[in-house]
Amino acid sequence: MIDWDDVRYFLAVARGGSVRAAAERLGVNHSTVLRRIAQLEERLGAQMFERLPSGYRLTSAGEEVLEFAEQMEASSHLLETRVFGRDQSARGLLRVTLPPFLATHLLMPDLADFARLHPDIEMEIQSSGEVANLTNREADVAIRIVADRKNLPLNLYGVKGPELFSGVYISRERLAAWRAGATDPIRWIVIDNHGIPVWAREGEVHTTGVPFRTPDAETQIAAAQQGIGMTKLPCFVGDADPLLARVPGTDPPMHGTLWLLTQGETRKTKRVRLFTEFVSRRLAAYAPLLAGLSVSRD
Amino acid sequence: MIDWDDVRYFLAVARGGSVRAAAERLGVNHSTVLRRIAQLEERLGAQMFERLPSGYRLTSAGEEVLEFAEQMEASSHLLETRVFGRDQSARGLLRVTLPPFLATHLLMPDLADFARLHPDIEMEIQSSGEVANLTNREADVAIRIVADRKNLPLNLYGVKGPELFSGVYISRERLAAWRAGATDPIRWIVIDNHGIPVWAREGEVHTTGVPFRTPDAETQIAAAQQGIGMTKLPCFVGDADPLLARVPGTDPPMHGTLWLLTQGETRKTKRVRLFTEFVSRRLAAYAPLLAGLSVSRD
DNA sequence: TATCGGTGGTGCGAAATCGATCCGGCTAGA
DNA sequence: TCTAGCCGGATCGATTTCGCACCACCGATA
Repeated sequence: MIDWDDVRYFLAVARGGSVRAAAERLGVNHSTVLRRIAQLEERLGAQMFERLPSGYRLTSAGEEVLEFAEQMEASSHLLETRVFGRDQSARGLLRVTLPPFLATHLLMPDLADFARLHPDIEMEIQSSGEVANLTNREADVAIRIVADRKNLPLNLYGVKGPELFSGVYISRERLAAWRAGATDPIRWIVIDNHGIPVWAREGEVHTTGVPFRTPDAETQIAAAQQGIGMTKLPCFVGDADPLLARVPGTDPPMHGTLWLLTQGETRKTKRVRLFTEFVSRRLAAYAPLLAGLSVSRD
Repeated sequence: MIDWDDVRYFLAVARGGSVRAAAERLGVNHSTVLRRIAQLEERLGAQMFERLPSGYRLTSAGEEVLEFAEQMEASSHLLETRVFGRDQSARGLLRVTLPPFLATHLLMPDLADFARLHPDIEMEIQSSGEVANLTNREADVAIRIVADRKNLPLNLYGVKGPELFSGVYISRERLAAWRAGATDPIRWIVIDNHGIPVWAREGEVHTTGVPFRTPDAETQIAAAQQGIGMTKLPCFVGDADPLLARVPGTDPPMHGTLWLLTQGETRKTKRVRLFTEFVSRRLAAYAPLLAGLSVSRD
């Protein structure tokens, strides 16, 4: 009989592509992963991975097995979700995932309020940029920005929030210099993994074609503040920053709608209900800010 | 994150009804099961079992979870079956389940021959009396005695073997004593868990109503040899025993047909094919013996 | 009533597992 | 060509887990 837990390690390696990457995901030492995979292969009597210099890659046998490993994972998640959904106490863990912008520039005070209001709810904020998978129970509540509501996952339950508008921003100093006739190149600032922006239609101010790539949202803002160029930001971020101004001639385009997403079983939980109702109220209060109506056009 | 292997322990306890029964099935110490269940409940944050004086019983939460635990088990079995089915080497494990009578009194020399012929195939004979579940891959090949072919599982693949006849046997000494006019009670000898035999129609020799129960087939034969009474045995067993004779007036009734059963994925395996073909040939050669034609009526 | 077979639970020493660390190989980029 | 950063693998001591023995409890039975 195989050790079912080894299948977890198998999945992590299959996804991570290497033993070390899997070890990091699993929060264990890489030698442990090495041994568990070796044990699984021994008990199954078949090689699951090719050992390459670049890491581990699934063999054809491993690929066939992957499907069933994922079935086991799904069942395991459903199992956890079921007991979690039954748990009606206000104590326990609540995991929330939301876009970095919202976490750092808007909702963190509200999250703090909620945590103060419910000291027995252990909170975990996931705001790394990667989208957490609610169905896999990586998080209990997700706050997402959705451009087209057709893209909402069907198996999730959503509460619609206010609409979010974005604008194109540039540093005030740089804008003044441009108005004074400076010809330094103005570049688009984009976040690394988001690729070239399709929304990069230009207004009165023209940019050079070469983008400036930043790894995350904070450095994106810092780059804009330093006058490297212009970038698209949610209005509530750009408008609140005294160093930035909207680029003339660029109307705030709709960016998307905020949605509060929960998953079937966990939705019934007391702490999830408490949180979603709390955040819904706060978000509604932020509606004008999110729509970019808080400041007059510059 | 829960330890997936704990779910295996959970299932064993849910089915065994007690920690100790589960430990025996799992082949581990009962304290280990105790700790794993405690760990699972702690990580899930919910009680899975009620502690009763008679053992462990599922709570309502546990019953809800059971469904998903069984899903995990099914996926795990499919996973194992898949890699086993791919394995086309003659090396590896081959698990065979067959009725105790066949194993000890007929096929063991043939199994030994097969093992000698294929020294790289690790063999495991399961002949405990309980029927192993092929679908759950508790065995790879099953040799079964089937009275009505409608009872064959639909998801299995079967090869029909020869027919098996049984007769009613008594010790020769006892039979001679009865013929000499002895009036000692003659009892039916039955195997414990098989209950009162429905086939207990009497011939010329009459029995007392009180059965004599034995725990297994070997003690059943020994009891018959010692003259306790008469018992039903496959003809190839009873006829081969010099101490036993058929009871006059009892015709050998059909007992059933031998079937060689295999499961979808594993059937394609080289070692399974080798085994089924080998055993089929040997069984065909035994057909007269199994039909009870090897000796003349006594 | 005494006993026996079953249950869960506990403490301790042995055994298996894990984590830290070091090593050699490979690759990309300076 | 060298170096930095990956990768897997091996080693060894610390840690965890496990199995064993033992206990208390309960119910049936002699």
